[in-house]
Amino acid sequence: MHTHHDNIRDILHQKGLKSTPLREKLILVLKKHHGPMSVEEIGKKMKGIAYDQASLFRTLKKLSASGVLSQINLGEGFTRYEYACLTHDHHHHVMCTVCKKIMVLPFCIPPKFETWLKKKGFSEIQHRLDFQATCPDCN
Amino acid sequence: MHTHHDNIRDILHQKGLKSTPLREKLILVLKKHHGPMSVEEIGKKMKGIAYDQASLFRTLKKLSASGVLSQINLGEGFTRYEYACLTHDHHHHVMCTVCKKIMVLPFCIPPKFETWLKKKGFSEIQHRLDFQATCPDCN
DNA sequence: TTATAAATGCAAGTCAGTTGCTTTTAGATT
DNA sequence: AATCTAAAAGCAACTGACTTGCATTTATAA
Repeated sequence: MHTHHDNIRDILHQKGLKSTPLREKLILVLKKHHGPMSVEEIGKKMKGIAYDQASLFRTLKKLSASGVLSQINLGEGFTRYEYACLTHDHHHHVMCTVCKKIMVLPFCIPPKFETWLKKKGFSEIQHRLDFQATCPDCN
Repeated sequence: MHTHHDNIRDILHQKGLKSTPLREKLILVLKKHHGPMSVEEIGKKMKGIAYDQASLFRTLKKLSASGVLSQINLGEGFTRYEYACLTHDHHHHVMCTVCKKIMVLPFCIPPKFETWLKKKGFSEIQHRLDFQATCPDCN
């Protein structure tokens, strides 16, 4: 029996997902790391647990589908994953074109953009905004 | 000798690129199609010309590097290409999540976003903005 | 303590390109 | 017009990021 402070299991059970070592470890890794991680980066943090790549991808997909993680595409040719359960808020990123560091931005597009699209007859509107720049440290 | 109205050759020569059947055909195809095309879509329009996939990818890359085309990433897992020579203007897209039709948008993010980043010490700032929505036709 | 649906492991496959190397060609130079 | 040469194209094999099919294991409900 696990106690109340074992909250990763709780997160999974709340979403109706089974709690498994792989899932728990993945959430732990992504919770610790602030910002979106590539599968490669995740892999490097998975020490102490054996995993198969198919299971890893399947698990990341499933956890994203249930809202525990969110998938981030920064146009690099692969998907990044971010822990989403606590940071529910919609946000955008800047990636440094030199050192590849990713930072979160505190602003979002003006609501008038969505209004404009709605007026034209669009619905279920989502957007993606991200910046590429040379960061302060690389200047 | 070619005359003044053979402008695809001129575009290539102006950029210091050799004029070849593959390049001419590619530019023609992308000039005709308004909006960003996937390599698959381009391939379907390449009838009447034999081409190799490595050459196709290399050519698209080179034409993009020289500014004849521009590469568009809409988070689909592959790159799209757009004819850029005449539509120099920076713009954004909406893609219908149902029919996958892509439309160009007449607005861009507020300049204050870039100002904010500059103040934080960022330089060489680029951005990417695109929308996913159900389009008027699919509603 | 089962039973079972779901998760994992393993191997092979796919998709979107890329790379290395050889051959061909555009276009500059005789 | 013939020749030269760097650049482009062709061909085959390779890579990275996943995905799929299927057999095995396991978390949890009964």
